[in-house]
Amino acid sequence: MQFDAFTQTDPRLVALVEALNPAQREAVTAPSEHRLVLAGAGSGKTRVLTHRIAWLMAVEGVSAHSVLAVTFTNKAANEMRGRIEQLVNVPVRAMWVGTFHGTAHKLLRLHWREAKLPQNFQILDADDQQRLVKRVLKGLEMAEDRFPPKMVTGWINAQKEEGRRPHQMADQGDYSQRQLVRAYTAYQQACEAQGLVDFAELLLRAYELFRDQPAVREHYHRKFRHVLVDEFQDTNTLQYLWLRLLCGPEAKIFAVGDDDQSIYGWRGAKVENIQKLSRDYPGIELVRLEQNYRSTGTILKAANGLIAHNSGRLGKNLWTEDREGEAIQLYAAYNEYDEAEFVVNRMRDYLDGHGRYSDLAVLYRSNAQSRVLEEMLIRARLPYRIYGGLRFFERMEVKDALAWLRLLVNRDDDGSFERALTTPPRGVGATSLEKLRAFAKQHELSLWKAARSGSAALGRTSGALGLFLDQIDLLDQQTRELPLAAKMEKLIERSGLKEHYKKEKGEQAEARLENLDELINAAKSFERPEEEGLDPVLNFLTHAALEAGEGQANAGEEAVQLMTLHSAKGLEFPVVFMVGLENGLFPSMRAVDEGNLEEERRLCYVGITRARQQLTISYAETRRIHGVEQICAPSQFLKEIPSETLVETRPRAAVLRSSFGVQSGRGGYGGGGFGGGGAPRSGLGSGYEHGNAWRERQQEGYNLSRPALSAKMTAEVGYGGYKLGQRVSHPSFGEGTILSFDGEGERTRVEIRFANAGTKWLMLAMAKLSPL
DNA sequence: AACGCCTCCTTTTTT
DNA sequence: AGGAGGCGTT
Repeated sequence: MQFDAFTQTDPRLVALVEALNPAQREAVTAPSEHRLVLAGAGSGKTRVLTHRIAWLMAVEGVSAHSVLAVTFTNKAANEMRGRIEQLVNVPVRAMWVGTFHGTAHKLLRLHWREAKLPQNFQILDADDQQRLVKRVLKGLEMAEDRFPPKMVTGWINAQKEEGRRPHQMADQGDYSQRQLVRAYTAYQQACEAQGLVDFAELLLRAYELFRDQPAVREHYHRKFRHVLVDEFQDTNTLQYLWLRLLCGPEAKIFAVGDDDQSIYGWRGAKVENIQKLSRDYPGIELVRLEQNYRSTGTILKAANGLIAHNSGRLGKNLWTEDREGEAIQLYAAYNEYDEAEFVVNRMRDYLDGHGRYSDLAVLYRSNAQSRVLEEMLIRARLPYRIYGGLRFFERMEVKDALAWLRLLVNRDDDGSFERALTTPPRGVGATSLEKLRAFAKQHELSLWKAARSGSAALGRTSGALGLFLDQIDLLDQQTRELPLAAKMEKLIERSGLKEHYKKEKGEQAEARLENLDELINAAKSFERPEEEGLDPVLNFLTHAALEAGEGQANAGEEAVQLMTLHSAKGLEFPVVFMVGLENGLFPSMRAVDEGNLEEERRLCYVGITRARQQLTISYAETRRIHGVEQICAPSQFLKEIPSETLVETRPRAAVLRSSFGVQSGRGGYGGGGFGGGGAPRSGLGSGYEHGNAWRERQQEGYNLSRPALSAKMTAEVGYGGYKLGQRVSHPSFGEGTILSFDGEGERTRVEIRFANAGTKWLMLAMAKLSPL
C-alpha cells in the first residue's frame, strides 16, 4: 500500500501516520514483510508497534483474529492492548495480545488434550516450584549441600529453556550431571502426577504442542498472519524456537528490540536471537529508530559515548532535535549516607521549584542500596515508593488461602495438600506427615489418596488426618454452588485461616487479615460466568500465578520512585538519580569476575537513558557492604561517559567530616573546602589508582575499614534535645524542619529548611529555636 | 508447635 | 549488617 495515496483520502489514516518520523513511518506503513525494528531507547518503540497493528487493520484490512502480539510483562501487554484500542477506536478482544507465558497458557488450555495435560492443570509459581524440587530432592536422598534446591531448580529451568527433556540427556556427563538429570526426571514425574506446570514448562509444552501436533500447528499457521514481538532482545532459546514454529509460511514477523538494552542474559535471554532472526528470515527488512524523543542532547551524548565501549553491537546512534539541556551532575559522596543526603537535597531543590514527587526516580544496582535512601527520605518527609518486593499473590497468607481453593479443584496437588494440612496447625505434625509421605511414595499415590486409603497404616495420626479430609470434602460440597468470592470467603473462614491470623501478634497480622479480605475482593472480578468456557476458579488461580499483582500497594500515588536499574527498563522520568557508581557495585564484582562487563554497561546505558531532563550520578568513596566498611573506587563507567557531558558537584565535605576529625588520605576533596569558588575537580584521576590497590588487598582478605564516621552516627545521636527531621520554630524565619547537624557541643550548627525562608545553617547555641 | 539460636549468604526479575 | 533457613529446645 502506498502511504501517500491514503493521506489524501482518509483523515483517520492521516492522523495515524502524521505524527511519525520517517523511520517510524516506514516501519509502520511498509508493505507486509518480515521486519526487524531496532528501536533505540526512547525512540517510540511501543508507538511503532501499536501503530503498525492499527495500520494493518485500517489499511490492509487485517482482522483482529489474525494478529498475535507478544510481550514479556503483563504491564506491557495491557498497555499495548489499551493503546491499540485507542487507535482503532474499538475493543479488539479477538486479538491475541499477551505475554509469552500468558499466550502459551492460553494455547495449553485450549488444547490440553493434544498437549497431554489434565484439563484442570495448575500453574506452579517460582515459590511452589522451589518447594516441590526440594521435596523431590529429599525423596531422592540427594544431599542438600551438594545439590542445593535453588541451584537444581535453576538448572531444571535452564534445561527447559533450552528445550531439553531429561530423556535426551540420560546417561550423559559426569556424576553430578547424572544426578541432576535424575532430579529433573523425578521432578517432572511429580508435576505430571499432580497436574502441575511451572513457568518454563508452559513455554516448553506450547513449543512441543506445535512441534508434535501438525493439526494444531496448521490451524495457527492459518490463523496468525501477523506476529509481533516486543523486546525481542530478551527472548530466550525456547521462546525463539516457539516463535519460529508458530509462524507459518504466510505469517509475517514484526520484531522490535534493542541489542543495547539487553540486560537479562543472566536469566537466559539471548541477544543473538536478533542476528538469528536475520539469518532465518533472509529477506527481513531492517529499520533503525534512532531519533530519541525523551532525553536532552547531553544525556544522549553520555549514553552514546558509554555504549560505544561495547563490541559487537548492531550499531545505533541516538540523536534528538531537543536542546542540549543541563550537564549531568556527578557527585563524589563521602559515604552512602552522604550520597543519600545529597540526593534528597537535590530532590528538595527540584520540588521547591515546581516538580511533582513522581518526577523523581532513584536508580540503583542492588536492592540493598535502597535502605539508606529510604531512611533519608523518611527523615526528609518525602513520600517514596519502592518498586519490587513481595507481590500480592506471593504473600504467605494469600498463598495459604489459595492452597485451600486449589485443593478443591485438585485433591492430588500435594503442595497445596501439605500447605492446607499444616496451616492453620491442626495437630498433624512433622512425624505424621513424614509417615504419610512415606506411605504415599511406597504406593505411588498422592498424599490425598494415601491419606484416604491408608488410614490403618498411619496409626494414631489418622484421626486428625481423617477430620481434615472430611473437612475438605465437606467444604467442597458446601461451596460448590457459591460464586467465587463467596466461596473464597467461606474457605478463609472455615479453614480457620482467619482465626489463625487473628491470633498472630504484631502489625503484620492486621495487614494479613486485610490481604485476605482483599483476596475475596479480587475474586469478585473473576465471577463473570463461564467466559470463554473457562471456569472462574481456574481463571482466578491462573491469574494469581501468572500475574502476581503489583509490587506494592498504592501504585501510582504521588511519590518519589526507587527501583533497581533492571526494573527501570521501559520507564522514564524527568529527573533521575543514578547512585552507587563504584567498581564492585556497579559494575558488580560478580559481573567483572564472570566477564559480563558489557551487559553491565548496557545496564548503565539503560539507566542513563531513563532521564528526560536531569541526570545526576553519584558514587561513594566509602560504603558499608555486607557489614564491612569498604573503600570504593569510582565506577569505570564514569571514565567512559564523555567528560564534557559531566560536571562535578563539589561535596560539602566539612559538614560530614569536621566534627570527627576525618581528614585522612582522601584524594580529591582537599582543594575544595566548602563555600564558594574553586573549579570543580575535573576528571577522576586520583580515585582510580589507590582504588585498584585497595581491591587487590581486599581480595587478599584485608579489611580496610577506616575509623571514620559518619552521617549516620550524627543523625542518630541528635543534639541538645533536637533530632533530625524535627519540626522547629524560629523567631524570624518561621517554621522549619531540621535537616542535619554539624559539630559538637556549643559549636554545633544545625541545618534547617524553613517553609518560607529557604534552607539555612544556624548555630544551635545562638538560634532561638523552639520545638514544635 | 513455637521459640530462639546458629550458620550461611549476599546482583539483577518476570512469568 | 541483616535476612533466611535449619535445627534443637521447651
